[in-house]
Amino acid sequence: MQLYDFRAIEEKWQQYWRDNNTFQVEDASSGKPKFFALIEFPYPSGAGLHVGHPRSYTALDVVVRKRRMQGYNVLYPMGWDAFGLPTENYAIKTGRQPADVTAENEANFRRQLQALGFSFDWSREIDTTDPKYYKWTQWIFLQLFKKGLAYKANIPINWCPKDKIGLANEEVVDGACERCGTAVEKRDKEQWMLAITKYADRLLADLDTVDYIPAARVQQTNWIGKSEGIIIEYEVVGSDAKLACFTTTPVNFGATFVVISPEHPEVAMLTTAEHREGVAQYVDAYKRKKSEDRFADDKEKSGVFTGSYVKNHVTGESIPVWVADFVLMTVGTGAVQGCPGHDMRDFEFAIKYGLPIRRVVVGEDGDTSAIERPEQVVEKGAKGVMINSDFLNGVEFADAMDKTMDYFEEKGWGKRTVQYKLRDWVFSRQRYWGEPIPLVHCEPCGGWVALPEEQLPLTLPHVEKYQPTDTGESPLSTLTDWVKTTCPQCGGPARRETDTMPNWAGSSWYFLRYCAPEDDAMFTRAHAWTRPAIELVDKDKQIWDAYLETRARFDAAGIEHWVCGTLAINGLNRSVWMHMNDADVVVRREDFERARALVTNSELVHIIPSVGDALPTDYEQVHRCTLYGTTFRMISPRWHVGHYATRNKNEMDALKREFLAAYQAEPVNYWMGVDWYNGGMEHTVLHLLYSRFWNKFLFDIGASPVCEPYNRRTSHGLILAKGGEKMSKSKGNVVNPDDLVAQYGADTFRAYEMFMGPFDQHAQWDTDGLIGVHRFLTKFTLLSEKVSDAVADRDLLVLMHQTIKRVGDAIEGMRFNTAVAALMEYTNALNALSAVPMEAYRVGVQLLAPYAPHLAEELWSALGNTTSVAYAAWPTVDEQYLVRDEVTYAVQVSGKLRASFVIAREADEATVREAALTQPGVEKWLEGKTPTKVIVIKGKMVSIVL
RNA sequence: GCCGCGAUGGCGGAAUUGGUAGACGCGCACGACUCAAAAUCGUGUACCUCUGGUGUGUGGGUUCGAUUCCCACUCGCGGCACCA
Repeated sequence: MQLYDFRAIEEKWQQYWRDNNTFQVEDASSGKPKFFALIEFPYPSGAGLHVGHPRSYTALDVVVRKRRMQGYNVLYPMGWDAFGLPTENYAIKTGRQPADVTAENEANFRRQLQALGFSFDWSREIDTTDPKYYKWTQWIFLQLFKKGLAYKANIPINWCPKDKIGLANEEVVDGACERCGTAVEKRDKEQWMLAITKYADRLLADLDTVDYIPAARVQQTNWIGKSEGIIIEYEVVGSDAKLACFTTTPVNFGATFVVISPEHPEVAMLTTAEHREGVAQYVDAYKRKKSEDRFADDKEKSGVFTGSYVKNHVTGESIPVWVADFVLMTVGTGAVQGCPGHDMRDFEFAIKYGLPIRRVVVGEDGDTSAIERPEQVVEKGAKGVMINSDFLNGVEFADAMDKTMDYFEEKGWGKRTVQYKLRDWVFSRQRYWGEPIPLVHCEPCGGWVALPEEQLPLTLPHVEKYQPTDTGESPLSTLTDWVKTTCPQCGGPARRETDTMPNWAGSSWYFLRYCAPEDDAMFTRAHAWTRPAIELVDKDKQIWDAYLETRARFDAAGIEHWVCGTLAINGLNRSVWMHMNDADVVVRREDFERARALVTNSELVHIIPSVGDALPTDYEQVHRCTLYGTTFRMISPRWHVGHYATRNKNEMDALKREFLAAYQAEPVNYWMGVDWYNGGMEHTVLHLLYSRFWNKFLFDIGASPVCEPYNRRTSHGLILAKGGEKMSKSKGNVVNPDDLVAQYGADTFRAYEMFMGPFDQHAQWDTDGLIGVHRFLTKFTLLSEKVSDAVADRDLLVLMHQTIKRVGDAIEGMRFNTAVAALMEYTNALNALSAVPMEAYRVGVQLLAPYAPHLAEELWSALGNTTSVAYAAWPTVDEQYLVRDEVTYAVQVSGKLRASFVIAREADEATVREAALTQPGVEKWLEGKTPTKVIVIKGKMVSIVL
């Protein structure tokens, strides 16, 4: 007989949860606070789940199970990101339909996930390949198209000759395809592009409003790559032509040459007859080089003189224009001013070709001597002062840059500008297994025409043979019947777009779909409050101007007034009150942009006025607006102005409730944003950026209620195979959870995944470690035999409450491993008792429930409970039991531990000090000397200084 | 090169604001049960030249006291990279 019969227990409770819809979410009318936890939905590969997947799922399952016990209405959904190459490739190889393969894989994943006892609400399962789902993916694309944010461009794309697919820049790693490692070729192809760069500034600035782990924030910031500088127009000597150079550090008194990229469109124009041959040779050689050779680390600088000169505005000198491959056409203007005194690359170039080096910045030590020494080059952001720079001499470096930009703008020689590294998103793929792009091409109508929205979804046609073509066309292009269609605009003959969307599309908005998975009018139903009749940009300005006017009026009248906004700061919605009479308070326009997202669960309500609504002219005025067919009194057009001391609180509360009910009746309004999103580091750049972009766009057109989708983003470490290598099919080191669940049970597996190490760090899989956790659960099970009606003494209550605190804090802080350790310690302590008081045992079962839910349910019901432990109240910490009556003091003599003693917690300092000095063993170390100092740290230690 | 993260027993790892380093678990040793083994349970387990001393990657510093704070390094992991 088995002491801990996990097989029977787990089967029984999984059945129970299914039969009772235990984890089905409620709607806003539940009155509970909401909690939306999200994990990255998996790609259902043929290999099935491996031990890495459940790490993230278990962690948030632990969190949401605790939240449910704390009274939250929890949304913890699961679905399938099922479009993608592996399925298509597998289908090609086996001659099967991708849809069939996908359905099989999903069934396998679902079985595996359910065997692990995750508390997903399976009634909300979504699938990106389901036409009911991708109808909305297509709808979003159409909106982007209609707003001019989707456009076709003939640009050289990265072509993977093996996968026969165009890759986005971000899918190319070291010049090779990210998936298969094949060297990438450049090919010209008309591609659909999404103008994510239009959102670059907001994607960057709004990172301040969310709580992302530092690595995610840094990677997003770097990828967007904002740099502020100036574009300087150089006059070409002896010609009317101009040459633009971008720089962030205009040390122009030190500019002694200009370098342009071999790909620069003006290369030919700038090359004089006598240099034509040399330049042509250089450019040809460059074009023949593979991209990885162009970017080799240790490559020596090379270049060639064009024969042309441009005029340095500030020195009046004519400086030569060179062509060199270290200048990239994709950065800035593709032309740089060479300032060898301050830039390492320019310095190397100048040394090689004997160009003049003029130092214009000196370090704080004032050293001007060693121009030849590379280590003396002043890098960007350096501290130092200007020299050899006429009117800038003696000016601090950073100030000098500002002054130079001012000066150049004043003279009309240049214009300040902001550059981003971020490029637009190459959005089309020449593959079958993706969302069809819902556009047709019609010559008479002048090009691309959107399908009417009521014709969505445009479903993938059935294809017998869907191999990718060598021509770069999608397999869909071979279906002449499908391609030939009529133009929805003019009714004439037209051609369908045959490219499909990339893998990233479906996952860029799935969090919204989880809020309303069956809603067939998802984004098209009237969302009165978020649908501005005019463009947001104009409206923002209008409101901002009106705000300034209002403020001026209040200031003039000497009335104290406030602005309230609920800003998402560090993942929390906080009321921010800004006292507007205080001249020091600066409210940035961006804050108000964010404030649009602030309609909230718990804080003051903000109603966005429809156009034409007047702004309040004084604090008594109450406005009205219409929402969902009901007229509400409007207490705020995005901010509150007024004397809060004199406002009737009850009236305001009633208004708030009234508004909230109407607002939250829309599920997306109720559930968004995601309160906690956990996923892999491999998705912290692209998926996160793309989904933030789509959500922002949806926010702007009124389809998402929040301008940032994820309030909190965390990441788990990878689970590696035993040697520290990544698990992969090819290495044959993949561990499948099925075997482990069969041998030890899902609860053991879950608890071990949490116990094996810090959640955010990589961990090496070690099946031996499972045994320890299994023993712990067995030991816990056996406690039930010792439960009695004995009363817990104070020491036990202290331990119990400390454990409640430790487990709770650890879960919130993602230190899941220490929570398990605390439970183990608690179990060991209870096990050491001859009789276990019921209270202490019951708390143990409750604390265990998030980690080992099946076992906890079993033990909970054995205690006579008839409802699920999933909704049992989470134990609360009673502060009075966090300290013991007696405390142990350590005694240090000259910094070394020499003794310890137990004394009443209340003992005063003098008593503790006396006790310490008279401890046996302490005296010996005092060597008869009188201590110069005795430091008593209350409740902890006594430090004796000789 | 730049940015971020990290380094603690044989192993995975603990340690609120500086306050008894090594919790918890694995492994190992010994013991109980067993004809025996597995499983299970119990005890012990940082190191050393052991009345004491040394120990949290290295070298300094601040402090009565440093894994924790400061300075300078070394190594490892991740990201970006001729970004002007």
